[in-house]
Amino acid sequence: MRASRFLIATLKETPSDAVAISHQLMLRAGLIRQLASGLYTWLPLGLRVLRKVEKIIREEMDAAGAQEVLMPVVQPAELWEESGRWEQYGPELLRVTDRHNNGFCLGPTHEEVITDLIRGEIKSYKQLPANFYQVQTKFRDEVRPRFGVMRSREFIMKDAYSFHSSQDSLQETYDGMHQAYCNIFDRIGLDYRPVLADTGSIGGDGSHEFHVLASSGEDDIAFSTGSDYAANVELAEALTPTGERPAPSEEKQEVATPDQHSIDEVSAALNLQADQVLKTLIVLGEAKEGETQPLVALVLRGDHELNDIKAEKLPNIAEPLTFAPEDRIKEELGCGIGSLGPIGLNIDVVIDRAATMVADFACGANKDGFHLTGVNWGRDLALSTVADLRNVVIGDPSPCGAGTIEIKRGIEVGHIFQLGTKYSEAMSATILDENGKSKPMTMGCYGIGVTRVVAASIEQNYDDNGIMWPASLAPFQVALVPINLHKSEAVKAKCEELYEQLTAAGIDVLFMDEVKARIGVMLANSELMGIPHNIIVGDRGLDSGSVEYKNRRDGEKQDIAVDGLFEFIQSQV
RNA sequence: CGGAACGUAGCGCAGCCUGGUAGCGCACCACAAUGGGGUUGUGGGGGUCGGAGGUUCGAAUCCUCUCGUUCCGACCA
Repeated sequence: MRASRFLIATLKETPSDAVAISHQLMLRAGLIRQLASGLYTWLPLGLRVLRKVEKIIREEMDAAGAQEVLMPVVQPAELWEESGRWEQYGPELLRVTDRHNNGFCLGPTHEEVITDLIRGEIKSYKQLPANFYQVQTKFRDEVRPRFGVMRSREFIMKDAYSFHSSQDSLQETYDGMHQAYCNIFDRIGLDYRPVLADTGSIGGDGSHEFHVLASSGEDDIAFSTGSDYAANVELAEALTPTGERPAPSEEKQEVATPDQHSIDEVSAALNLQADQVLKTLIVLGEAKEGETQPLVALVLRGDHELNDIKAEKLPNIAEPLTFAPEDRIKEELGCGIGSLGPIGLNIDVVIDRAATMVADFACGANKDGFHLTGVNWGRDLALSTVADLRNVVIGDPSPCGAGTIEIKRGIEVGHIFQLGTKYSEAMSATILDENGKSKPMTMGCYGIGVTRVVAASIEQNYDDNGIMWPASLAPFQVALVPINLHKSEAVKAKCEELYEQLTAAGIDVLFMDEVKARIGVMLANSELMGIPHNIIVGDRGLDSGSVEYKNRRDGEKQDIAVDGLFEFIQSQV
């Protein structure tokens, strides 16, 4: 590609509303431009990168036996009503109406459409297993789009859906997809980890997320120091602390704590560590027939954080997890939020495992302005329901049994689920089995955020001068930078020759052929755009039969003999 | 959805408090010089100051409403 005929839309200054490094660099290098909140245009340079990601994904999906299809972005409301998600999905689902007043949505995902397709096409267990994928635009009306294409409203996703006549068959394909994802992210050159994950609103059984490790990630990933266990913090189990609870050594006592509401304030006032104070959170429970939702108390150690997902999975707790309004708490429990405690509550109480191991603890007295100290389980109040309610923290024993927990930030770039029969049952996607009996197909689904992968790669590959693309994603492998192109016939001739030669060999070259361009500008642009290999051709070098080569990543320059240059570049890319 | 901030040329910003003919840097166009790492000079083009209403002789500036964008917290590839 000749720079004179290619939109190089680099910016010297960082647009002020970009915060994430990848967002800043994607704007500065001229990969994307924003149209509106969460909506981006991919410029020629960015699209080249995007296409490389897609190509790798297609190759690996094809190799894993999946078939490519392409489903519509606009989907009829009826299908979503059939699966029950028209109600469930919430405002993230952008709903539209056509001229005949029929309801549609912009697809945030395609389970409904693929299930509808396959129930019409596949009738026999003999046609299974089957796995279909697409690379398609999705739309999710995110509450808060941010970080450029990292969390945009419209984005490109590779989604795949597999169909099976048995769980074993699903497991086999699931494992195959797991491997295919590893192959994809390996080829893309990401530092990533597959981690155990929650299945979220899609539901089902097994699930892994693929996370790119980066400090800007939005998820916390728990790792074991003693094994390759890794799980999203929202899922990682917090084990019951080992050992015995110490025996009570203090008497229960009521102390005045005026104006002390938070754990920090209370522990400071009582001169206790936060782990000696228990906090009591009030959430809405599952309503019985015709009644309002009851209140449920959750008790955790003061230094621990409630895990919403674990909590809402409990049978007596409403999903989604909702904190009780303060006026209801005051009215029904008789005190404000800052003075709650588990003693004497006449509602369901669920105690976190770790909280059960604390002796002589402090907690709210259920009386405004008072706390209790020296409280002990068994002696002062009964241990009722115990559950895992909290997020694991650094240093916890790993649930795998070996080592302790370490936490890092991750960007979720892929997610694989075992869906089971959730959609096939709701939508009557059945097959006849070996015995001629009708049964719902077992399904899996597998997603990769294609546009997000581009941003994630930048988060792991940049320096002060710009992007440093891995070879697999670079929009161009080589920048051909002439010096005094307009003056030197020798430079011009050599550049044209090299350009032809490299291009003919299938190497993507950006020939900086603009007559007026200056060396500094060209190199700064090349570095910002992240082109891995730079060839600088000038008279001085040519006089001694060489050109300069500069590697983007290590910044090393070397003079290469013109004669051996083609072979040298071939060996580099 | 709750909290906060910001909308002035393609980008980055000043001007607003204290109302009086809209500015700077980068980018862009022309000419010239320069030419081995974002060069320099001269000259130019481009903005109904997000929008609507109000106050005023006069509004980018003050007031009201509205739209948009971003940031911080609960959801997801």
